[in-house]
Amino acid sequence: MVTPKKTPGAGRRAELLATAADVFAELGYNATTVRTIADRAGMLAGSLYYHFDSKESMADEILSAFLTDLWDGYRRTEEAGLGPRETFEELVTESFRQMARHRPAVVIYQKEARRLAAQERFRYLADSHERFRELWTRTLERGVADGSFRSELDIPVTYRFVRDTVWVAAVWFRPWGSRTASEIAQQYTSMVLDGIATRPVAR
Amino acid sequence: MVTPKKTPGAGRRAELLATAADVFAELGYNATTVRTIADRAGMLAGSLYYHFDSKESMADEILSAFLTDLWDGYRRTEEAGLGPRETFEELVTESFRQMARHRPAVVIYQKEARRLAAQERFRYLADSHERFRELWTRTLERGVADGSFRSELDIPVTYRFVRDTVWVAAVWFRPWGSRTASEIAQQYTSMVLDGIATRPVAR
Amino acid sequence: MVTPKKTPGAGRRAELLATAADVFAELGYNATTVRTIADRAGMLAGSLYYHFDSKESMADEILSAFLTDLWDGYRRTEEAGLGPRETFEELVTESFRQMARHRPAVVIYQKEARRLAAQERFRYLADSHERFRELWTRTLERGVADGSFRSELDIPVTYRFVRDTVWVAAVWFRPWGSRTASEIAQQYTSMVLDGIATRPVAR
Amino acid sequence: MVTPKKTPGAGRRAELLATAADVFAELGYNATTVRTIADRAGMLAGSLYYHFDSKESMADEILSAFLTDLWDGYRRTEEAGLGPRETFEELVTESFRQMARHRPAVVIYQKEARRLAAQERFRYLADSHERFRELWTRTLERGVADGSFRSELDIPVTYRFVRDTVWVAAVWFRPWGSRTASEIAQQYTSMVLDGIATRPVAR
DNA sequence: TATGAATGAGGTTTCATTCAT
DNA sequence: GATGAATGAAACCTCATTCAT
Repeated sequence: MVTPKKTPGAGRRAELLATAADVFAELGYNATTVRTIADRAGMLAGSLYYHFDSKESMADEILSAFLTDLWDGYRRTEEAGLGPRETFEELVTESFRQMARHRPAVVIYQKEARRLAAQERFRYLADSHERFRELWTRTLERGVADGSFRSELDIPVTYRFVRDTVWVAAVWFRPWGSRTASEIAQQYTSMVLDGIATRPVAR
Repeated sequence: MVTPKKTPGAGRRAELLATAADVFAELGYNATTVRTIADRAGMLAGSLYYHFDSKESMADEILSAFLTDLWDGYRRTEEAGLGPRETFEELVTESFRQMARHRPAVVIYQKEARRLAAQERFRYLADSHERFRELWTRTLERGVADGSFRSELDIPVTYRFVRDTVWVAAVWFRPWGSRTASEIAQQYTSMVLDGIATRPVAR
Repeated sequence: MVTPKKTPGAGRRAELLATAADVFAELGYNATTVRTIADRAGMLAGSLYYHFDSKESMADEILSAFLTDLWDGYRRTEEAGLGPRETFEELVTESFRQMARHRPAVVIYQKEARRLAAQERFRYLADSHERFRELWTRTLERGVADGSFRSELDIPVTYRFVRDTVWVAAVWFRPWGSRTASEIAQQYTSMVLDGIATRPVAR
Repeated sequence: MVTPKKTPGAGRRAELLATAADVFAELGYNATTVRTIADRAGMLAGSLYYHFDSKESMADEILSAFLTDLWDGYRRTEEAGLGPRETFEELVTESFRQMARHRPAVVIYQKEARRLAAQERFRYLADSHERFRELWTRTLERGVADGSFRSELDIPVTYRFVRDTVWVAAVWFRPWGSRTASEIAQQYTSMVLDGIATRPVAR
């Protein structure tokens, strides 16, 4: 009947993490003060430390939760045994799916990963980064090999192009509106795979 | 006109700005302390204030120098009266050209513009952003109109796609190696315009 | 008289005090957090406040229980009407006896008394300190007067020497091993009274 | 002519260390706030960090300076090739000499060493402690061997007795008054070596 | 009796900035 | 031009304590 002002129990922690993630994404990790997070959560700065060890550990939980989900999805895709073009499409789609669940985390990842990865605690960011590279590179190579992708592609450059192209979307994808992750993914995939130009009449 | 005495001073100033830009790009604006900049320049933190009013004004100079050069280039492109596809290619090329000259500035722009633009002093960032949007949107629309670009494009989405796609490159473009800005630009243009997939045999 | 219900409560209280005393002794009063005490007692920090008013009141109870017992013993010794050397020996023995019962309290006393005594609530620490001084000084003076102690002793210096010599032992007296308080006391008394050197053959 | 309010240059650092040492000794390391030190030095808390990395590093410098001087003195004593009783007397004298120079450091050492030594940075405290033990133990053993010290001594207990007996003096030795370190040392040595009692008539 | 959650004061530290020299 | 020393605001974090449940 009554809407509780503050969700009790384990939910509170998740709520606070969501708040923190929003603020980190909006202002950047460094520019975010724990007071800002606390304000937004309706408590005092010190009170956050009942739930978390440190500001850093909040970022840690946010990022690792995202990466765990993401890699679960990627693993499923890898195990599906699809051809390169379909794998490509499915990886993009999965990325957008996770972006929908973890939007602020993706923004944080995009903006802060490089800096954070320098710390031992965030070692897994660098690891994940490397696994990314391998996964996409492998997919691109398979595609070139079987003729799905252009043979003249510079694979490392293309990899970065695709990677950034996908994640950068998180920054400005405020309202997904009515479009599902799959629809958005399709738009992206189409642009990346087939280009935005019409096919030249003669080539 | 200007007393020659000022020349060495001006040189030092440019040197310091370059140092500051490197550090800002590497560590992020917030995470950069004036002491770090000073250390790298071989002086004490306080001494920087002989040359600059504030940390903010360093970022200001760096960003506005970059944007001034960039818009000079874009203006030339606009005045060249090219078709949409050629304009597109030329804008990308010009962007990469400026990226080569102002790499750290581009990284800073990419990462901090949104936050900085909130301040009155950095108003011009928001202005520039808007002019960007208009310029690219106009180009894309012209291309759709004359059949150069696909008719089903979602112009706002495509604009963001192209914009991010280009600038994000600055983050990892450490050494250009032997490739010139034009070559890199061509690679990018080709990917964005024609896609990375081979064209289906029958369409 | 007392409702039996209170007995288990009282037992718990004593247990908690013992835990607190251990931690205070180990880490120091300031460095001890109520959370550490609570952890060691298997409860949450807040729960301690059901049993005690404050951290300070725990220290208070610990110290006053010790001093009460100690002065009971000293009083018995004083009333025994012994000679100075025997009184000396008996005071040291009694001190070690109480140290055996209240070891952590003695460590706390040793390390924190000076600071705590500044507060009104711990006034009794300063009082006890003064009674100490009087008791030992009187004993030493009696001994000098009747020839038991060397006539050239600097009484105030000797008093401090003896006092510290006895209490400081509490710090490292972890396990008493098989030795009783009396045995240890005897060793101490012997060292203090007769010195550690052999007596010169001719004097 | 004019007394400068604040000593400039390298002297300032030493001054601040002396101030910090006084406060640490008076209030204890934990109970001392950097604000208290700064107040006493006539500056703001943050200003201390221009001179020192942290509160901890102040304690570190204070303690290591003391121990360095102390061990220099002990080394000289060891190299003098004295007999056990003379070595004993000389070690005590050297200890009092350093106590006169580093009184607050000794108090800090006495009260905080155990706790601090747990940290890697203060490893040298534990090392020094161990060297202490060896040095005194060796001296006592030599004395027992050559008949200078009583044969029935429990060496480990005696070692602790002597050690504490000497250092604890630092706590209450406020004004040395007119007595030199040697004079005080002699009083101590006499008490410890020969005891405070007169020689029993018959034994 | 105890928990879970929060408060609020205060602690250490960082850092842009100032200024006399 | 640059240094050395300091300021002051604000950051992260700790902790004794409270209180509804």
